[in-house]
Amino acid sequence: MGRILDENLIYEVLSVVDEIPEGKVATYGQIARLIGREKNARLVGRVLSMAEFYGRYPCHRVVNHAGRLAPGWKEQRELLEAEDIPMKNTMYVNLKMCLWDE
DNA sequence: TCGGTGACCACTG
DNA sequence: GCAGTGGCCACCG
Repeated sequence: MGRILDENLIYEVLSVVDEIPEGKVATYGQIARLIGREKNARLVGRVLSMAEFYGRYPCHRVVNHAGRLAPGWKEQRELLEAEDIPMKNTMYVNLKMCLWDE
């Protein structure tokens, strides 16, 4: 069958993203670890890029390991600021202040 | 079948 | 902090 991505992977990633509390952010690697695919953070990003097709999830609360926002997604910064997430500048969040500890 | 690319990360120096 | 290297998986030409 025309498998675009592993359905199970999509489900696991999105259910973890759904657990990120408001005012916190998570990293791709962190999510990868939580679903048992520690070395596969890249696929997490891939899933999130298509997350809108699978429902409404707070994928704006996911940034890379340096705190940088997703390239080519303008909306993300405004969504984060709406939750009072501290920013270092327009492209980076302050991970020290708002990293989801789990 | 291969090489390049990508919302990435860990390790080493 | 930065640069280099290697690893992972899916997609495209």
